[in-house]
Amino acid sequence: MKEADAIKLFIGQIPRNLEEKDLKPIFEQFGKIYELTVIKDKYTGMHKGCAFLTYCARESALKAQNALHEQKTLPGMNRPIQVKPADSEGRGDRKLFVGMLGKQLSDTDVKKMFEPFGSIEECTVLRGPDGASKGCAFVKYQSNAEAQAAISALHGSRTLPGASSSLVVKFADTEKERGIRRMQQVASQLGVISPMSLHLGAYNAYTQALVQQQALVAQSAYLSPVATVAAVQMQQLAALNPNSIIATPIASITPSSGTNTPPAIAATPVPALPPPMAVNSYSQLPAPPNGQSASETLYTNGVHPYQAQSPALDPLQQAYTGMQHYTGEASELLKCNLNFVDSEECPEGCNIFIYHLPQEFTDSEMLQMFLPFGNVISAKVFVDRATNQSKCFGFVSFDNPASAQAAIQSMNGFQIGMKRLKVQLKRPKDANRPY
DNA sequence: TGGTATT
Repeated sequence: MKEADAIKLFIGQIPRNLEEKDLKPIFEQFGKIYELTVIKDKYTGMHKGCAFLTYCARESALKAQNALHEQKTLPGMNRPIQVKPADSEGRGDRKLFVGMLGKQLSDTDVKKMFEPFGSIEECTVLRGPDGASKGCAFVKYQSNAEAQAAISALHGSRTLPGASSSLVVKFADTEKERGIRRMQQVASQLGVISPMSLHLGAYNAYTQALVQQQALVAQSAYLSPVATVAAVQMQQLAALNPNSIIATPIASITPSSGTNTPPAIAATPVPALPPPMAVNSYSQLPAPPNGQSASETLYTNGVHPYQAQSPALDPLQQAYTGMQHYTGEASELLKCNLNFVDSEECPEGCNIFIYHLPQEFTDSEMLQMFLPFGNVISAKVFVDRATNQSKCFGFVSFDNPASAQAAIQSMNGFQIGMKRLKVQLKRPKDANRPY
């Protein structure tokens, strides 16, 4: 009755007054119809404005799709008709993401590895702008079954030379998942952190260390645009995150008027934290619609102010919308910092090694701790891949050696709990003696 | 004493 390779089509943008008998003539001109069903609501029986259509012949389906899809608009509709294979017809996922490849592997090498499991339509090793392999690839098979076979046979099957863990073979992200991944990346870049994760005990001592540092900066403030940049950065960070460790030193260096008298930091007691809104107005951050501080909004999962207005958005998207709304400035700030990186270099003398970090410190907390000393290019806490636990050390890179030195001066030996931070220049790659 | 990556 129908061919084995027949395709079920989804028909969209159908006026709700058209039933099967009305639609049949439209589609019959491309071939004999095997089945045509208007899609109705399961409970109310209401016409949903779309249908499934299967021709006896595959060829008829292709002709209909070609002739009709997006080509004409049925009476009463404001968008053109949709004629395309139904989701259920997809040959399924056939594209794989392959991770933990050795960085020296070429497209051809990867193809050879995956060929035994099916016909490969496409095979690309991902590379950075400089052409260096990112150690991962996309492999597209002709069918889902082949892709599945490759996963079964290869995932975790071996550890390639130069890879830190066994081969990863999984279905590539869908469009939707890519969006989510992007959001997560933005979120982590912005350093959305919990103020509760900071130690109260560390707070005052750290504040003092920063105040000392800022006193040094202030002495040369009138000659040094760098100091101004640092101060502006801290204000922005504080505006986003008034409860964070950054807030107090900001307050201490923020001049109370536009006079050109340098703030007398060393002689001034550390003032109380300003109310969040005062900080916000300083940096011109828009006030959230419900009167919460920006940071409260950021830290509040599921109580997002936009939730009531846009119930259709998924929570992640809501969070993302909120973040974009309130953190545009921080985002610009980070972009600005990253622009300092001359694409490949991380000059010696700019990178510091930090040991004895509190176990719970993350990248963003370490970033915040070192932001006052200059333009931070990157901040990375080392994490055990197996346990996901911090190894209590990390790296911070600045855009100039003076900032690195300032950070070392202020933070080496800095006490947190029972431990003292060890802050030194990062050892160059080729030096392998421990001290 | 560094880099687990999604066209």
